[in-house]
Parts: sequence; structure tokens; C-alpha cells
Amino acid sequence: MDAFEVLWGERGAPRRGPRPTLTVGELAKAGIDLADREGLGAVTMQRVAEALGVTKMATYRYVPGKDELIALMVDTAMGEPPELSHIDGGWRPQLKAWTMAMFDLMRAHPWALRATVGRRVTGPNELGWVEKALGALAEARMDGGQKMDVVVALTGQIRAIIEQAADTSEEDIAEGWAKVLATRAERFPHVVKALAESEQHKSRDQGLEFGLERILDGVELYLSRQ
Amino acid sequence: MDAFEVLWGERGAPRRGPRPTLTVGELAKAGIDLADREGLGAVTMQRVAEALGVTKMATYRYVPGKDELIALMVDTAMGEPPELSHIDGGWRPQLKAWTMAMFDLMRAHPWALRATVGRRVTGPNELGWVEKALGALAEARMDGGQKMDVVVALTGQIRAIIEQAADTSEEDIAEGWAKVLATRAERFPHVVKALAESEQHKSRDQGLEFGLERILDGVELYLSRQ
DNA sequence: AAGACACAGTGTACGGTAGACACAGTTTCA
DNA sequence: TGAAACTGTGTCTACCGTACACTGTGTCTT
Repeated sequence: MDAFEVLWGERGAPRRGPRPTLTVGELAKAGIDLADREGLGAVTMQRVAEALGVTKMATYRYVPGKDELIALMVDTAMGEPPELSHIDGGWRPQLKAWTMAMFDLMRAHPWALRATVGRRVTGPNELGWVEKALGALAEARMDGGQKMDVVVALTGQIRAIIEQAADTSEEDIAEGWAKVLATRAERFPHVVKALAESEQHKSRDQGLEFGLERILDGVELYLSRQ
Repeated sequence: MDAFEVLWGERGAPRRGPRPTLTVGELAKAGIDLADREGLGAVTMQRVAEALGVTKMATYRYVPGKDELIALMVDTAMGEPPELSHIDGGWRPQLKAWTMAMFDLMRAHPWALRATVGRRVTGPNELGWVEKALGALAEARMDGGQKMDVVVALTGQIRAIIEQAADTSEEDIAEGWAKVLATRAERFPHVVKALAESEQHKSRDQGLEFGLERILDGVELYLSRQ
């Protein structure tokens, strides 16, 4: 049983033996709850098992190892992709809605960022999200590779905004960058200036909005040139 | 001694006691070598210490913990930011050169992606990179927050491309997505189509190029509207 | 009906991890 | 010439993922 099978294979009830007391779904949910409340570092086989009232070795009956549990958590947390087809106005408002939905999701589960770096197996929900985004672009005059590149750019934007928000949260910026910039302002004049000017509109949704509109503008311009 | 001090404080030679046999720089370099060769998972205090010929506890004389060592590795691997002022043509070619330079860097040290998720302290080199990018935008008609948003969008694009490349490397795509799409093509028709069409031009630099040009187009359009 | 079989959850054990702490040796300052 | 400050070492603890043997349970086959 590998990660692929855990994510994509359906689990028929076993023919013989005692009934399983858990399901992979419950396992994933327990992990997600733990990660939401205490961060990804708190997700250990021990604690997940505790939350479900079994010993940690019991979890290995459902999942071959921790990596696969995390993968399962990610795909479960991602959930069903949103329906976009009812949104009027073509690909642009649809992609915007898609991006916002994923942004909200990632903000609700910030640990998912850390859990989705490096090589991993794509789960059904995650692939469903990609499918929806590509569906929004179905009529656009670009080849498939370029459509995929647009989707990649959007996910990159989401991640970047959330990570920047994590880096520059109120207390961090106060005791981090500010501490540096106070003593070394002459070495980073542009950073100092940019930070000073951005004090006013500090909402992170605004940062997402701005970058997102630039990307969509760029795509629109590209399409209008074809 | 916290992460901030490790990254930003200079370490004067101690007044008394035996000479330190190492420097924080050597520590960082040993960690980087290890991570480059065997991945971030191979970086343990034990193995870093071994590579330097000391016991693992000796490393704690230079660095308060592993997190700080990783932060140091990241900032060291990032290195001095490239000089952009000599590049003609205004902010756009400069930002493009900046992005390409960072892309090359991240490809040379793929572990840096995993090491730069979540809350962390920004080091001097990393801040220097941001400074250079903002410098390229110094004359642009945007406020500082928007300039910062552009930089964030560019870093997001770099990360997204590299992670996508890791996910969809040749063998992974063959035994991962392809395996799914073969049996469930009807569920993900747009993904199937996009992947088929993108078979031809599979170079990842092309993916970076495309997304990057869209972003820069979007920024340019925004500036032309001001 | 009864045994064989497949499976679930438990308990124990192991190698590896980060890091705390006490200690011995070394260099410099008072 | 101590005393003080500092380095690297050895030992120890708590925790991690996970391998493996075992007991108990439900079902299929004879």
C-alpha cells in the first residue's frame, strides 16, 4: 500500500476479521484538527491515535506511514473544488473566484503550505481543483501547457501571499524587520520606504488582490494578442 | 541568542577561553553541502558535526538550535543579491534578471524551498535580494506596498515553477498522474487535454518564462494606466 | 457445527532525533 | 597566580516513526 493507493484506492470493507473501528477519513480528520489547532508539528502518530482512542500502532492499519497520512490530510482539507460554471463573465471572474476559494482554504489550514512542498502524490480533490481551473480556461486561446502555467502562477500567488503574511504578521514585523531597519536603514533604503508606504493598507487580501489582478491582466493581454 | 542574533549579529572573537575551532559560516556551509547532496532530511546536528570533525554538542556553541542553523543555511545559500543597475531598459529587464537569478539559485538548492515555509526570520542576504528588486522598481509609479506585492508575486512564481517541476518530473508524471488519468480520464478531461498538449514543450524554464511575462505584462499595463 | 483463515488492535522494542547539563581543558584578564 | 570565561566532550532524557510478535474477533469453507 503506497501513497497513491491511499489517496486514490477505495477501501472495501474487509471480508473477514473484526470490523475496523476507524476509517481513513476519521484518521485524516483527526490529523487536520490537530494541525489546525497546534500546527503541523503537533501531528504525530501518537497524538492522532490518542485523539481517536486507539494506540498509535493501530493507525498503521489504515495508512502505511506518516507521510501518507499527511498527504491524506492535505487532500481531505482541500475538499471538493468549487463549482465555477454558474459564474458569468467568462474565465476571468471564474479564475478569480477559484483563487479566492483556494486562498480561504489555505488560510484556514496554514499547515497545508508546509505539507505541500517537495515531491508528493496528487490526490483526487487536488486534481479536481486543477480540473476546475483548467475548465474555466477551456475556451481560451492558449495551448494546454500555457493554461497549466496560468494555474501554476495562481497557486504560486496564493502561497506567496500567505507566506508573506506569516512572515510579516504584526508582532513579527515589529520585532523582526523593524528591528533591523531601525539600525540598518541606510543599507536597505528601498525596503524601508516600501514598508513605510505600505503601512496604510496592510490588509493581506489586498496584496492578493493586487498580484492576482496583475496576473489576470497579463493573461488577458496575452489572449487579446493571439 | 536567538535566530535574529545568529543571522544579523556579528560574532566578535571571544575574549577568554580556547579559540573556537569553527565559525558559523563553516557550520552553514557544511549544512548546505549536506542538503545539496542528500536533501534537507539528511541535515542533522550529528551529521553536520561529523562533517566538521566535532561532536554534535559542539555545534550548539555556534547556533542555539537546528532551526537557526537552517535559517543560516538559507541566508548563506542565497548569497549576495545580483547587481541590476547596469542592466539597461528600466525595471522590466532588471526584474527579469532578478527573477532568473533567484530561480537558478533555488534550483541549485532545492531544499531551500522546504526550508522557507512558515514563520522565520529574514536574513541580511534575503533582505538584500528584496532591496534590489525594490530598487529596480524605484522609479515606477506605484506605492511601496504595491512594489512589495510585485516582489512577492515574483517569488511566488519562482517557487511555484520549481515545485511543479518537482511534482511532475519525468518519472513522477509517468507513474503518478498518468496512472490516474489513464483510468479516470473522464473525470478530469481538461487535465488530460492540457497535459497532452503540453507534452511538446516540456522545458520548465518555459513555464517560468510564460508566467513571468504575464506578470510583468500585468505590471506594465498597470503602470501605463496610472 | 467447527475449524481455518484473515484481519484488528496491543505491547514491546529499536534506532534515530533535538537538546539539557555537568565537566574537563584552555586561554586571558585582574 | 588565581579567577573568570569560554570551548568541546560525554552522558542523559524525552520523543519520534515504525518493525514485529501476539491476542482476540469475525467470517468463510468444509
